[in-house]
Amino acid sequence: MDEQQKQRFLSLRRELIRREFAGLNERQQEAVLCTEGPLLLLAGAGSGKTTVLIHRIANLIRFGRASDCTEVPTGYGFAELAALEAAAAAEGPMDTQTAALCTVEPVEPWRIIAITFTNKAANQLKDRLADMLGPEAQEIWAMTFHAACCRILRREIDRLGYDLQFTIYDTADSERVMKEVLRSLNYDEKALPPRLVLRLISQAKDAMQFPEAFADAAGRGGDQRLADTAKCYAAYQTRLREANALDFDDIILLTVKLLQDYEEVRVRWQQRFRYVLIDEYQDTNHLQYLLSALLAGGRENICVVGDDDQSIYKFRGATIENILSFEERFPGARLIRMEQNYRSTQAILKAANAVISHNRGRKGKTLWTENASGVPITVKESFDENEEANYVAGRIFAQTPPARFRDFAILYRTNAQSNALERSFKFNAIPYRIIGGTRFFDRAEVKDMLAYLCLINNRADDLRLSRIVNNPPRGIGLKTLETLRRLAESRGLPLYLVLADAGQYPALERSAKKLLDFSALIEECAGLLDSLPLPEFYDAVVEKTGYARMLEEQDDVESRTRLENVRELRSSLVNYLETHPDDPSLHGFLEEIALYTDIEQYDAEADAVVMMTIHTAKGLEFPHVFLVGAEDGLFPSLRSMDDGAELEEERRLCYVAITRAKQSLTVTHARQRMLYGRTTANPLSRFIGDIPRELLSPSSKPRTPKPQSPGSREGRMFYDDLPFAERGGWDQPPQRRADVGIGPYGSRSSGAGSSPLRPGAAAQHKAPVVDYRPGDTVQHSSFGRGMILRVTKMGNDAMLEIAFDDKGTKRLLANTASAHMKKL
DNA sequence: ATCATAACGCTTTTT
DNA sequence: GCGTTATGAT
Repeated sequence: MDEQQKQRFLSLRRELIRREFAGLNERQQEAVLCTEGPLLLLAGAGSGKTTVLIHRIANLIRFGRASDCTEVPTGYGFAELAALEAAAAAEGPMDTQTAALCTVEPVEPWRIIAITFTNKAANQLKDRLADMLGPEAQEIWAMTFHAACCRILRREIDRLGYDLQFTIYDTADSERVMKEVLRSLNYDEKALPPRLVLRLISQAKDAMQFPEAFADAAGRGGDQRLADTAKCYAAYQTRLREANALDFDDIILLTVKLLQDYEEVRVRWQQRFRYVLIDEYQDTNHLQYLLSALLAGGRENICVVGDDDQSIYKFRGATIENILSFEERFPGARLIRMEQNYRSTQAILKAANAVISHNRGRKGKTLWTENASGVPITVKESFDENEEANYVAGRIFAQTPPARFRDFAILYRTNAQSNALERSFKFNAIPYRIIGGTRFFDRAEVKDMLAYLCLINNRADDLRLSRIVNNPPRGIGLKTLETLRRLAESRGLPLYLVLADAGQYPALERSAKKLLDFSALIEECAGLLDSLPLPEFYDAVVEKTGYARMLEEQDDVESRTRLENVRELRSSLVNYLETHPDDPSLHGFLEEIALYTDIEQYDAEADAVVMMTIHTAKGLEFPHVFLVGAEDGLFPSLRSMDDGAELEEERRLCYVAITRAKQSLTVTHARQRMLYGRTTANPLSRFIGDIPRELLSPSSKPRTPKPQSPGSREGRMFYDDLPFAERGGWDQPPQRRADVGIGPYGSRSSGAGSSPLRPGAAAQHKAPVVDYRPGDTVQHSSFGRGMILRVTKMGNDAMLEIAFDDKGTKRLLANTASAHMKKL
């Protein structure tokens, strides 16, 4: 082929590949076809970033680097060119021969690593890849930073003197270790709070500063607190190493260290991965940047996707610098902006753009959409958080039907705000789910059972041993434990070895029997591990340890829930076995748990309103969004208001909140609210003041713009402070139902106090839990006979939808209703 | 060893 | 205002 033919061949090839991605817009296609070298993808909210990631991987696997290379394979001539010309002229999907001509070095799936931040994102990626590519997708390393590093460490960490079967400590574990360290070094926990020390250590690790270097630096600085921290850092690392444990930071840090210091390791992994993709790049910290760069080293086929405007995790070490300086760190990097939004209405996007435009230090990006302009944004003032919650409940009722409950999301700045909402929703029998808060694996009883399993798995795990050695009570108290610690430390042995050999130590004479009983228990359980399948083994542990008996004996609602949770842990075991037939080991399960701390949303399909913090909502979208608590002092939080950088982070958080909404956005704020036990009054959030007033619904128009207060920006708005009822109530009045009150406190106009409007609602916690299923027939004292249509789980309670023979269909809460109702 | 009461302290969150 | 933890009394 001559030069002209070559060029023709190349452009035809690229065009044909491009056609395979015809469903994407031009920018998205560009990102998909751009396979070689560093690529920075600035993907605005709702711009189809995951879609692009998936298609980009598909392109790599199907066509290799053909779409982004300027070579024509040797031996190609006129025949091949003619074949492409013919294919280009034809319609329809590409045939196999054409595909072969359009392929250069197709990538094996296992040579691609796509890193995300959360398991949720990783799973989403895996699922969508499997949909598109079939079983091949399994081979792609689509996982979190920590999961990827763990897989590497399981092969390599012995070089650093750790056992390949290391344990992972979560944040709570780390905190306990640090408390012990502080105690053993005789530091006062108030003068040197464990959390602070851990934060400093985390920062040191992010900077790859090991204890020695940290001590050197602290010594030079002459800061006593830093010098103390250095001692704690060293002691903390020693303890972790002796327990053969890694904290979350270590997982990344040690992987980076291995890749940096051991050429063999570096070469192995660099050769393995031909393409590196990083999602949510704006959330990476320095260590994660190093890791990404190391993995991509040599080829530098690194594609990072992110949105500087959605960086909301600076408080835990993420540095937006990684995005802002990507092009300097990777010379020759290409930059593609994806600014077309497919999610939201114009009104919502304009509001989001207006809010975020006040930030400096942005890459600069303006979202646009071809979607309709949509309904205006509503800003609603309420008297307090209860009225606010009732307003939201009323609005949701007013729109149901046609909207489903699951089309609504309520977003707030702090988890504590869910309380008022929860009360109101329970009262009004609106099904809801609260995401976040205390997680399943953070519950004490679950951690206790896991501690037993960890100890069985690794007898050197002093931390887990001390958690459960006297739980349930076995007469092994603090003093005995202290003696154990002393002995273990002086001999350089794990606690368990001293305990299991208690007869040898005169100091333990009195408690020797109890200690030996405990070690016999652990050994007995461990013995069952080989003979029983994991779930049955777990049952045995629950029984033999006496944990179940302890909970059964207490026999109150609280311990019944705890027992349920202990049993629920068994289902995660079963679930693990189903998903990992290749590794049905206890060890494999514990590792999965350590990194995958959020239980699968078991009822994700349920038709329920969802409530969560704005942080948790990142990456999600909902037809209707309520942003509640939009007040200065809460959002932005008080602590961020006097710091420019922190205020910018809060503003990005606001941007994230607004851009979650597809069709409608309602912002609420309260004139007064209970905050940390004090009633506080705060003005409307300054962020909401940045939204141009023409985007707002008439009912949210300001009365009179007041004079500027010092320091406030122009365009700031103030809203009238007429009582709620005199302003026309709800924008759309809720359909009041005979059996449904409007809130636990009533509306203010009714003057009701805390007495509920619905009979039985107050006795909720005393009501027995009855198991209801769809299809059950029930007899209700007021509503008569009915059949259960639907059961929606809501925490410990459940929402029942019951078709009564005479009174129509009603929604009732199971715990409340069971007092007035029996199964037939 | 275990239970009771006082004191603290507190965004956001993933791994 | 609430939940967790530290300390003292039984």
